Amino acid sequence: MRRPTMLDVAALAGVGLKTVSRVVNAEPGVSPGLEAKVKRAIEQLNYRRDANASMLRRLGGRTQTIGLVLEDVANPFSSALHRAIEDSARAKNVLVFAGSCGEDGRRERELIGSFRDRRVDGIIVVPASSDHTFLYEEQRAGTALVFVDRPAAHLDADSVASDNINGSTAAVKHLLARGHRRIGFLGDLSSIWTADERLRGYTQTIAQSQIHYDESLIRMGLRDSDSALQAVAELLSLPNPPTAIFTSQNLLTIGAIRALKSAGLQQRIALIGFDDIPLGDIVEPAISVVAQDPQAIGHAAAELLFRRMDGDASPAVHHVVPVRLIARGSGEIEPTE
Amino acid sequence: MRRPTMLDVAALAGVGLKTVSRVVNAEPGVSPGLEAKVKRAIEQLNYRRDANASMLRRLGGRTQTIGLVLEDVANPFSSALHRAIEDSARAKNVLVFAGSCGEDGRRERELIGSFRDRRVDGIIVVPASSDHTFLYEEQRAGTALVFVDRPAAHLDADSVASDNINGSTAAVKHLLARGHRRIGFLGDLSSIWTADERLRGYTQTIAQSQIHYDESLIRMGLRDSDSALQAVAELLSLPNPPTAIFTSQNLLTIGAIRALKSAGLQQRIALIGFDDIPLGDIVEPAISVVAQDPQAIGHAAAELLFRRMDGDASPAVHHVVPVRLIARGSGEIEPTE
DNA sequence: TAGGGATCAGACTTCGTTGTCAGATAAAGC
DNA sequence: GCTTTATCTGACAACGAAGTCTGATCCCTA
Repeated sequence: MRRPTMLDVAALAGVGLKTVSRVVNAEPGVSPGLEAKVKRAIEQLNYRRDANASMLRRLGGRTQTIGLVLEDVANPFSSALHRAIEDSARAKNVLVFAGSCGEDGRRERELIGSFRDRRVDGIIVVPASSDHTFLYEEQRAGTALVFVDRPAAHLDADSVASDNINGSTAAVKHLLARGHRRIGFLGDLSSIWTADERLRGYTQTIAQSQIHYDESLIRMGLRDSDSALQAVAELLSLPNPPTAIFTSQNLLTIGAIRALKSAGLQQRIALIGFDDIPLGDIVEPAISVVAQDPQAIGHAAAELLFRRMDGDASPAVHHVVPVRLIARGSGEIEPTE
Repeated sequence: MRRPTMLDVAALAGVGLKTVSRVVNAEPGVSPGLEAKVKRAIEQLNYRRDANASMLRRLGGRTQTIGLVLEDVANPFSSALHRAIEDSARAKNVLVFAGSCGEDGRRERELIGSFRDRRVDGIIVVPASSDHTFLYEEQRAGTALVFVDRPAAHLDADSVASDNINGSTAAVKHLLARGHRRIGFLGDLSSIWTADERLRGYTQTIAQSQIHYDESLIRMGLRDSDSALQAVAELLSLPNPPTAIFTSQNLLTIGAIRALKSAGLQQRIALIGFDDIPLGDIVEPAISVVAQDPQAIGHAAAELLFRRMDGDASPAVHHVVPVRLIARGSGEIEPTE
């Protein structure tokens, strides 16, 4: 069964091809009588215009699609972003290609390449690679580009990110204010910009507070919840263990919760996580977090993207979205000694 | 900055248009010398073939894209499905359009319409509407179609779904075996197929077990965690309250956890949820669930879809994916009276 | 009634690419 | 040397739809 084309519609309605085109595009200059005939034929054939062919001919045609490169469509932060962007896109009648690339820069390039092939009008990237110069020509060709969660590397493009440093600082100050002097820090690969920023917030705040800076309390390079569990177990068995822990990423927070629980210390050692976790409020104790706002981030990214797509050529903007410390219990535990 | 076309490449390489096309498509019949020249020109211009134009001319051309209609890209079940499908698609070099439609049948049609316009090769739908006859022509036009989580309504198409009845039955039997005789049931809108199936599993099992069937223990039409919280509160204040609760959807499970916790009864009243919840193992008590396997469902759906896309025209298949009862604690609480 | 403007309709070209096919070139056979 | 054959190569049309433009009507006015 071949799909009907405008020519089929024209033949059935007994009019010229261009008249059908005019009706489909609601262009003026078609008499009511013909318009009705054409509409009837469209209905009868269940005709749908081929968007790809349409855009091919249109001058400066837009595909009405955007590409979205996420860390993993299934992770809560990414998918919340995705949803916010989808909602904005829907309002503009734009469809979203989504793809995951983990932290694999090669996969990121592949995905963006596929998006390019489909001539997406814009791309939103949670970047994995550390060099985005390959996007320069694409940008010049008119594709809108927005980086989320981390800025672009070596490319002048818009970005939207959480206020990592202030969030990290707030968490550490919160713990210091409750009397903690030995605060463990768990982080992802320091090659990841956000991980590094959050560590910087921690380090700066510790340095300003005149307390002893102990490098053995810092564990970086943790990629999943199991390695975080392991890291916390190690911290706890130090001769002088921390009385509080700051986990700078949600999977690490979950690992830390498990570790504290299995050591029976969840009510003794304070814990604050960066990025909220699902059900963080019904665990015992409820988990205090520095919550990001993925909806706001996604919304801001989409707005920026659409503005660029509409022709805004002003200098690149770096939007910082505030974070919010939510005290639920685990972060308010005081040191016991 | 105009995007380079094959003609630009041909001009730069000093060859004919068709020769470039041959090189790009790795067709035979190009001498090594010319091939090298063309490749150099492609590199130099950073040329990328327009996939849309390419597919337009190709006979029986495929767009190498599929559409995915989910309930909400941001919900854990949907996004796990999405990820599994993405992985399968990636292996076939196929890109995925994803969209959310809640339980809105109109939005479902809209989305599918947009997919049609882009000539996707296949569509995977978690259906919201109750009539899919509008897809009949699309199916005949050669678009592969797979329904997930619920079967298609009035359309002969493949489907993949969890074993809802057996899962529900297993949960109720698990509770009966521990001596429970009054088991509350929380469910979504009974117009939703899965909600209805799960209720059926409950009802059948209760009926077979010779215990009193009490309709006041059943609360349907619950759409979110707050209404579940409310419903549990109501059940608990009955003159003869349930000693166990079976929540047939993950948001409802979360609401029930909150309700039990705020009543201080989380260690007294048994709870089993359908569909796993994040961090279900670190709550106190850990939550027993009938876990679905979204990875397996997504994988099966994608495999079916790609088989159809490859021309398989055998009768529609209805794939049932087993579920698994995970006993973590909350479902093993025994009645106190 | 002829001329003029406004309105409609469709023929033809074009978008970037691939399918078709015929011409050109080179190697091989007598 | 001249055909035959195999190998390359590019001119041309076509995919489905929109831009351009010319011609055909119609109505109005002088």
